[in-house]
Amino acid sequence: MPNTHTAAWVAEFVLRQPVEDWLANEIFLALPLPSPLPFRLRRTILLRRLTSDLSRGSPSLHTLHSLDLLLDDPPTSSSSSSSAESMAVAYRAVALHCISLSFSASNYDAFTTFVDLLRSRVADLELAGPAVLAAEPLKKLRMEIDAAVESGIVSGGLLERDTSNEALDAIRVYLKAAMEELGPPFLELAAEIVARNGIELGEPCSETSAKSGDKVKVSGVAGGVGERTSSVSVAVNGEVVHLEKNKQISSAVVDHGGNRETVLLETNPETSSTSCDTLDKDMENEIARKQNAVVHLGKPTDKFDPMSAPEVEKVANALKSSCVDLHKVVVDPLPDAVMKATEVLKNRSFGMTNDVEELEIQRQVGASGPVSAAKNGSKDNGADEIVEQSKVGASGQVSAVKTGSKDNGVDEIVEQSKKNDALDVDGSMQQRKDDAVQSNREPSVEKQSDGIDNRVQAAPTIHAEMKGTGISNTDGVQKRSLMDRNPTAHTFEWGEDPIESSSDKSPAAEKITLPSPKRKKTCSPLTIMENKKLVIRRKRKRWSSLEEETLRKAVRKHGVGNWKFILSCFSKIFEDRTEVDLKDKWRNMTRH
DNA sequence: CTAGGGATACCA
DNA sequence: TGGTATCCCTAG
Repeated sequence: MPNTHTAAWVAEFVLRQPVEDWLANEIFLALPLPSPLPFRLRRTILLRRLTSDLSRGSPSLHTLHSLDLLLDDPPTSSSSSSSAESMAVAYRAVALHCISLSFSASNYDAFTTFVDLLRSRVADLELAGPAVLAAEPLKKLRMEIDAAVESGIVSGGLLERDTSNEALDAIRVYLKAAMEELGPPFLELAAEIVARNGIELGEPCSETSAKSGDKVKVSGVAGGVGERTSSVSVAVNGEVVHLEKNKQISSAVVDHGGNRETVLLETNPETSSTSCDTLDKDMENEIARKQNAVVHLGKPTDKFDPMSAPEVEKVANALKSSCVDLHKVVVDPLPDAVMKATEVLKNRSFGMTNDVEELEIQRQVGASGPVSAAKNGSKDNGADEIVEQSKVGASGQVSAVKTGSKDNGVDEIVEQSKKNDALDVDGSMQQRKDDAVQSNREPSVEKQSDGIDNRVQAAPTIHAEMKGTGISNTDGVQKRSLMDRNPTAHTFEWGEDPIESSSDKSPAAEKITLPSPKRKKTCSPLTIMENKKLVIRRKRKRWSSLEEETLRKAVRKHGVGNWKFILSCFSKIFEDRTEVDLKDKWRNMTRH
């Protein structure tokens, strides 16, 4: 049985490495992570998202969302005022950039709605006070937003400013402070301790530093002769890690302010393999050989340099060649995403319309995270999905949900104005039916089974969202069999709008709005029953000859049945198709 | 995730 | 109006 805490350490370590997003995403999704995510990992994920946005040079609503989630994390004892200040500054800069983008977009309603939501969020943040973060930048931001709301325009020469670069600079500053505050990954830290202290019991106390610039204090508690335990405590910039060792089990307690995490390290060579089954076998042997439960995957030290070990070299080479092989068959979506993002920025649309930002609006009881954004319909690098598919677990008090194809502007702004609305939103936004059932049992754990290839598809998402509205026919009442299909079921296509009529040419999906808690409460049971019968049917789209030919070739190459894989390989060509579509089409093609 | 049955849209 | 293509739903 995998050790979820070990997986969390590995995930944290991987996310801190300069590996490509898709690779980090794959590794992340493959790990059996604990739920809820440990504080450090959650923060690491969000910082990684910011880093990714930074590297793409395109601050977006997605960036704002990341910062928003970070704001919801409780301050740790190691939180520095400079970090809080830079976070607020970054938040303001990114928010202003988003305002500028949204104002430049043709959709004026979207602009005002966005600004309204943002103002509400900033007001909330201000109420949280300086204990959470420096209030001054937010105060300024609120005033700027107020000015925009009152006048209906963006003041202060915002449109003339290079808000994008301002935002990027601010993010850069914040990331530096946040990374310093976070300290090195746990694995690096633990490995450093082991490397310096050895794993022998009874070693004297020592003080060292895991990384230049980090304040690391290590104290060892020696067990007496015949005793089985020893412990090591490490303080990294206010976060305390206690490593305790006995014959078979070492425990580690990570203490970051009010959040205390206890984890176990199996240190016995005989048992270590069971706790590290996500690691390569060769590595395990190395671990066993050194009677060490902690693998130092980071920078080599003078005492312990596993990177020079032939076994590790072998693993590294294998990984490298595997990556090359993977690149041969999988198109890296990152360049495409960057191109599209640039294009969107040029068009000054509301922004971020070409990123895939699949949002899981998840709430943990008592938390709040009012500004959230989700967009579907295109491609992105894996970093986005890392968080959205995982259990960052922050909340969405106000959610801006974007769905639809790449040409859409702001498709939808959904407002959830009550914090205690969590149960209505939780687990209902993105999951298909089965997942939704699962998420009801375990609201904080929502992870899709595939990673970067799990391209967001508008239809399932909308389905899921409709579930959130109580419009889905699969919510609650399950049909017993195919024969039980309700003859009164109503279907409509994109372009129709059963919810509100409008001459707007935008897809119906754009107008799907999650009900406010009040509205939901006023729904009569009859209305809910009727709504459950509604089914959105995608607009019928004929297969092009290119699609057909691609499908033929793909099936020849990869075989029948690997629809998901084929779809991921040719996601560009099979745009708006699902793996089921591929299967159906193949069935149809082979029928005649 | 995939297979397969059924529902529905489209077209001649 | 019937055949076909596409989409949806559910079981395993």
